[in-house]
Amino acid sequence: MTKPTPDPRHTLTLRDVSEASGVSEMTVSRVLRNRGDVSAPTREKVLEAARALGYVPNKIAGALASQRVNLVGVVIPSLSNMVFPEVMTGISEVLEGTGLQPVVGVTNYLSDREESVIYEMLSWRPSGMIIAGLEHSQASQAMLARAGIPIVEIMDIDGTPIDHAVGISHRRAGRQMAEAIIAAGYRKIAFLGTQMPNDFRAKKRLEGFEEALGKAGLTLVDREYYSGGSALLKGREMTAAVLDRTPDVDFLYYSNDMIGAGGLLYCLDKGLDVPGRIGLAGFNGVELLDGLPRKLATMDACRLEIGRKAAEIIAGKATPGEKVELFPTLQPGDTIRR
Amino acid sequence: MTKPTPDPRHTLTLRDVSEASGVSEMTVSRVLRNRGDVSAPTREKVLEAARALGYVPNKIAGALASQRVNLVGVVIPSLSNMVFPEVMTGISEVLEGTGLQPVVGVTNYLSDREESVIYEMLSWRPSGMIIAGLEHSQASQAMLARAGIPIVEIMDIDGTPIDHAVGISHRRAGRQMAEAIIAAGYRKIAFLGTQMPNDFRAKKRLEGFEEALGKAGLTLVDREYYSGGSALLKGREMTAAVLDRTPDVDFLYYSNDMIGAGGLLYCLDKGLDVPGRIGLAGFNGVELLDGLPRKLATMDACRLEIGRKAAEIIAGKATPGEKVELFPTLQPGDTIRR
DNA sequence: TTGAAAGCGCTAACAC
DNA sequence: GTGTTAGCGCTTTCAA
Repeated sequence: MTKPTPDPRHTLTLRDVSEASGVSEMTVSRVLRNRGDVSAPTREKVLEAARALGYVPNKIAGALASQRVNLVGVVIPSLSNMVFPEVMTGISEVLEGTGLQPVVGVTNYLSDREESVIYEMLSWRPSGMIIAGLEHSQASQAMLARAGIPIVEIMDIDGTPIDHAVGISHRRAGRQMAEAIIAAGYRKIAFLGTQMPNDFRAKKRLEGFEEALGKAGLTLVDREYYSGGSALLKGREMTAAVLDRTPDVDFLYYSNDMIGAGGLLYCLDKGLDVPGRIGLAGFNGVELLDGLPRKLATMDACRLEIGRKAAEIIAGKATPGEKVELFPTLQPGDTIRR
Repeated sequence: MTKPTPDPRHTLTLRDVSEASGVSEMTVSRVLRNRGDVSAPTREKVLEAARALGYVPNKIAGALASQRVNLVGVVIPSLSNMVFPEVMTGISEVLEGTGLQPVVGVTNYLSDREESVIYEMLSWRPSGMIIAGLEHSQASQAMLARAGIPIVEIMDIDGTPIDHAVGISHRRAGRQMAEAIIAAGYRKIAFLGTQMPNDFRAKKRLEGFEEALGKAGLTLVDREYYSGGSALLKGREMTAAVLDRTPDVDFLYYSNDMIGAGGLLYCLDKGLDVPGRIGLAGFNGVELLDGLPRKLATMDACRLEIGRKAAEIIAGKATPGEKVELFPTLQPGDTIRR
């Protein structure tokens, strides 16, 4: 029983490439990173050897030695609604050419989870962090502040950022929508939203909304919350509940477009005159709405642009002030009287 | 001009905690990882010092020293359709308790991008990789095969996996749907799908579908492809085009539920008798369908379960054969005659 | 243009 | 229970 040749699945190191090519580890390293001057023949030899062996560099060792990690942590509450994937698209677009790579962590709107995701990410010493929202536990804030890397809090600017913030004012967005609704002559307005104690942005929109109602001497005539399940279906159910409980309601303000779309489908099913008898509006400006029988009023949350701007800050392509405010546009669609 | 105290933002190391607590680095390390026996008082001292300083361990160094990385690479084509977020949910669920963390990479259905995402991920020496699909470039396959870690290819089992595969047979799914449609009496059947040369699974479904049609002596009476844009809207447009071009078509088979939903809304708008005059079916079983005025026929792609099983294999909680086949169920909904 | 030495911050393995 | 030593696989720095 002879000892077989060493395990061919042994993970390759620079040394293996060095031996195979007859070039020092240092020079191999230089070739693989396109650094410094290496003669063309040497370069060829190295590349050839690396390819033949199937060498994949060990970034862990590289990062430790160089104190440089080409990772950007992105911490978001959820991937399953349509908003964050689009933010991610903007981030990826900009990071594409920079050699930086986004790494996503999902918190499910849980502060505890956010804290551990941040901790976990920081322990990989990323080059920057992009985090949804301005509300974080004290521990989270402290960690981020101490990290010594650019931190960009996205989506929201109603508050004080740790480092940078890129987003919209949700309070103002709520106010604007309320003003448009009131201007269109609606008076008996209900709110339908998610039961998410930690969705601070939805909360701020509602605050702004109610504030504007108050200025016009109005208050919400009804409100309905849900959690979990198919948003479209929930939108239907909630709408049914509100119409049942408050038959004279004349406007339904939804905290997001998906439940709004469900509500719209329900109203159309019931043969209600939209937007004459009843108006509807959502929030986010999701592309789904384009395929609906009628276009739901909404407000674009500037998701793509937020992702882009945040990534630019991390990549050092922008030297912004502390806050970058974007301004969503109201899209009246077909569900608000003109 | 005196030199100020050393930068307080200097990144903390074990040594700092060691000095602050008067305990050796090694013991500090043990406490922070809950390894080995450490006396309660020592443990307290260390924890206290770490907390006070705001120490975040450096996983790069840890990983290099221990040759252990608690990361699982997940490579998927897209985040913006509803299917992969749900797979991710399944993965996260299972990985939760294991100390393993998923890291997501998106390929946009591009083989080149897939290759570089895989390379990038492998260079971090993850504990395992989960990858959508069975079709990869030769270079990708070689890298994965050499990596010496568990590789799980998900979604599809029609082919030969590198290591493990968890998924459904899309060919069979297509066949099954065709059989159900034919059994319901439809004969003039059209296909509407995405123009994605690299969506091999959609391609396989269509192959299975056409094969079953062929067995019944039928062929597709029309086909329509799209790319980009709002799927719901595209579904409408494509449906309009097909109905216009082939007025006597009596069934529309969509490559995914979103365009199917758009088509359904279009048919209902036009007052077509669904499923009498015309039937429709999609694929995926997305939860969105529950909110539609009529429920679209579809087939559940077992997304959550695929994610779970794949993660279990990586986490060593399952000792599966090479392939784990799941069986999607046909959900006839309200758009196929009974 | 190339190579040698030192060390990044941590942990395995072993001593005490 | 706790400490010491020796690296992990690279890159930085400096010498040749």
